[in-house]
Amino acid sequence: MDLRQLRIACSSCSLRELCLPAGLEAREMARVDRLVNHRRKLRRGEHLYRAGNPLAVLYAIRSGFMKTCALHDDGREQVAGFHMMGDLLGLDAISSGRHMCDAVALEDSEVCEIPFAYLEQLSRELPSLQHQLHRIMSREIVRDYGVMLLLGTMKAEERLAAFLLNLSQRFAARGYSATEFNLRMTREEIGSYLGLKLETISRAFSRFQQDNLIEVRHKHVRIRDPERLRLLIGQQCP
Amino acid sequence: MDLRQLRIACSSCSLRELCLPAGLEAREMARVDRLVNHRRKLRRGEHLYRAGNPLAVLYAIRSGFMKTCALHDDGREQVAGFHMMGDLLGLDAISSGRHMCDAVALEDSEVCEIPFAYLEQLSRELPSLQHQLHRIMSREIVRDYGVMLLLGTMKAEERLAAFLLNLSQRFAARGYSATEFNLRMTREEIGSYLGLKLETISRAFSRFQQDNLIEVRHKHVRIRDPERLRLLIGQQCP
DNA sequence: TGAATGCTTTGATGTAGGTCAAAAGGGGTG
DNA sequence: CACCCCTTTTGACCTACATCAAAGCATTCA
Repeated sequence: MDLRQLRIACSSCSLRELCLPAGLEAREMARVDRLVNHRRKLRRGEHLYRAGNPLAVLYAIRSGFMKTCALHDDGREQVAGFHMMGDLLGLDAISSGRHMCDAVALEDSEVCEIPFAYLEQLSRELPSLQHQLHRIMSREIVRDYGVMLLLGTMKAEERLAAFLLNLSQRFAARGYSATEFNLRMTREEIGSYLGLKLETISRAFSRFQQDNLIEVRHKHVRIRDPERLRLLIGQQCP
Repeated sequence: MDLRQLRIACSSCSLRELCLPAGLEAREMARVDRLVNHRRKLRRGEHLYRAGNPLAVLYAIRSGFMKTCALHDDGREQVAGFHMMGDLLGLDAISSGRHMCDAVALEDSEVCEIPFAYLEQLSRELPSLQHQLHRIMSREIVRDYGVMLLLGTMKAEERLAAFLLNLSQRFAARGYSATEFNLRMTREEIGSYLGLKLETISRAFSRFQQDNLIEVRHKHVRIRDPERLRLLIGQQCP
């Protein structure tokens, strides 16, 4: 095993418990190592894939931060999700063999390429890999239901609160601070994700700051009162 | 093979090309037949499962019409989807082993039960079954992106137009009329799905009727001008 | 270092859709 | 068959968020 191989082994990756091989045993992990042969670096703003591109590989985010955008024929688009280390991208392409959304790096990022055909083959041999893949796809479906709930039933400030708490929780799961982080996306991208305009996002941020729920300064956010933020979500009006 | 077995064989089911075994060869289909041992009948209003129920089986809708509802802790809920013959339900439960939404029959319905553990096992042996399962899960993810786009970027009438065209297209795919059908859900349920109030749905229906796009009488809908309906969706305002 | 550019904030005003209310159908049930 | 209840329609009014506009900051690049 040469150095290059070693460098991209899942078994020695710090994200292995968050990512595709979560829960695999050493012997299984060794086989998954061979699944991932390539990494790809992306500069901020660069597309990982675009709607229409044929599916060849899935991508596991190794570092950085990305967004996926759903698009309508008429040019409208909406941020469908923000993705960070350990997240698996490209699942939308399995149904038709072509990507159905765009994926864009919001900061310099690195992804591991997972050949999909090989993943299917290997997951036939490794039940726990198979199950993990199913869990990841199912988790994405559940996440989507959450976004629908947010877009369909919540008011502006509830949406932003939910968004911040979700980010916070995901950073925490990756060993970063749950209360202090930098936003990688613009107000406009947050707005797109939450079904709101950037001005509304900005105003909601200002209001949260006034109420001492958070401190925001440009991209930097500190959550001062996660409990009240959480409470705010339950407050569907009268 | 006794009569009971025969009765629920996928291989002789008229929905087989829409459902889980789509695209399988005869030999593979025979094995899938053994996957499905039970059917379950539901009366209108009855729950197929509720959030929190443990995952044991997935459900393929054999006949009837169902809704799934995503729910938030605070009691808010939203219709996450409407489902008809050939659709596979329960995928949300794979990630955690428990259902994350409710599924309710909107009319008397029948579903086939597919033991999930056995499905995973069999799909390890039948690559095309495995791939079809992946495609179905991916299709659900893509569908969800479409709903997000709808909820995040469209106006009321665009949403309703998109909803009607989607129903129309799905009925057509099942051999029913694309232009004339009965709605199985209430205005309130349509509203919930589309992130709108029932009054808004009602007004939009009236407006479409005035404009000769459709005829509506209670639950019965006839689409008179699908083309203009389609055009209406592209019309994001100035 | 300074100019250019792209974000963000904040204010003033407009409007799509929500809310409240009432009446009219329809369908199921005894 | 008649009653009741649930759904739907329609009108009048209200509000949360969008839109328009302008100024203030950062970051980048020359």
